[in-house]
Amino acid sequence: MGVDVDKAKKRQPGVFNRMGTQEQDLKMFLLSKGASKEVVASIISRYPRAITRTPESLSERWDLWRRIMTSDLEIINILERSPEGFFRSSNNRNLENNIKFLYSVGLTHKCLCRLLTSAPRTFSNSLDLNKQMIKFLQEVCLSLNHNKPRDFIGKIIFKNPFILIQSTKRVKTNIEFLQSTFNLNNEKLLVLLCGPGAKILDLSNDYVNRNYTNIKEKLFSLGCTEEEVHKFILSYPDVIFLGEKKFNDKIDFLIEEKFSISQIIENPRILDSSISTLRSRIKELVNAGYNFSTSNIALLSWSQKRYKAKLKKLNIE
DNA sequence: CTTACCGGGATCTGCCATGGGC
DNA sequence: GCCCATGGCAGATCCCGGTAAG
Repeated sequence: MGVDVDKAKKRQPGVFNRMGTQEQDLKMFLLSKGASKEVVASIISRYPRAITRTPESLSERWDLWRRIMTSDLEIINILERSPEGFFRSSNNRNLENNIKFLYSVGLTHKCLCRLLTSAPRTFSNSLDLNKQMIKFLQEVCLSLNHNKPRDFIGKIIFKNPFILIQSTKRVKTNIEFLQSTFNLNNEKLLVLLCGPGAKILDLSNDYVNRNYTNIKEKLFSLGCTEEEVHKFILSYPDVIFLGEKKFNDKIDFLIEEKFSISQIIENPRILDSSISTLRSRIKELVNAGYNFSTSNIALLSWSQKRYKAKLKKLNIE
């Protein structure tokens, strides 16, 4: 069947010691849903336990997923990416209960669709685990004096569909990090959590700390105050995503190119751009006679289309 | 018309640990 | 002692464009 047996055995040896497995059934099932042979092989190689599921159980599970997704093809695409999310559990009642539960706390169909696409594991979590996370988020919301937890939860989960596959410990620690680091009042913290800050809630706590410490030290070394650092991060929470090396490299590169640190932190979005984009744009702009010390640097992170139009204009002038 | 402000899109799996059932 | 189900972890950005503002 084209399965990488060595890899599969290493992954889940128990599956290969069982008396009966149903790889042919699984294959027929997936082919009938529109998967290619290669996809079937890849799924079994990466998640061998899939071959222990019965056709009835698979079919029922598929139909439950189809309550959320509108086509088989969408599901195949998810399985190809992440077979584990579908096959790790055969508890279809639990799946059904999760779907009901997630609707019952106010999530929209669109949101469930997003969850299933982005974080299919959510639906294989035990109902209890999902309940714990939702309860935790409700408590956070209420503790911040916001009396519409359904809205809060809908927003935060839509912004970050990975939250439900994180441990509450991880999400809690990250929320506490934001709270204690930036001294925000309830309202500001709420806006941050269900807005630009939602994205960083699923980052590993260690990673958040390391990156934050690195950003702080790097900016201190360039003469920034703590206040400036905080303002910078709050205006651009995505910066926490940047690993130490990448952040430092970008800053070093910009400093070498004679940008001032205040210029950089006042235009944080230029850090959105990759170093290679920054490099090529700076070169092109300098060639076109653009003076960064007197002109705005925001165009370094404009979309390609807008940037090109601007460059063309500069070259004509 | 150009630029500022801001949010969205793609994406996030694959492995290990643990405790229960047999 | 085996397998299973499930919890939890580490990992590590860049780009696009709608709409408001000027």
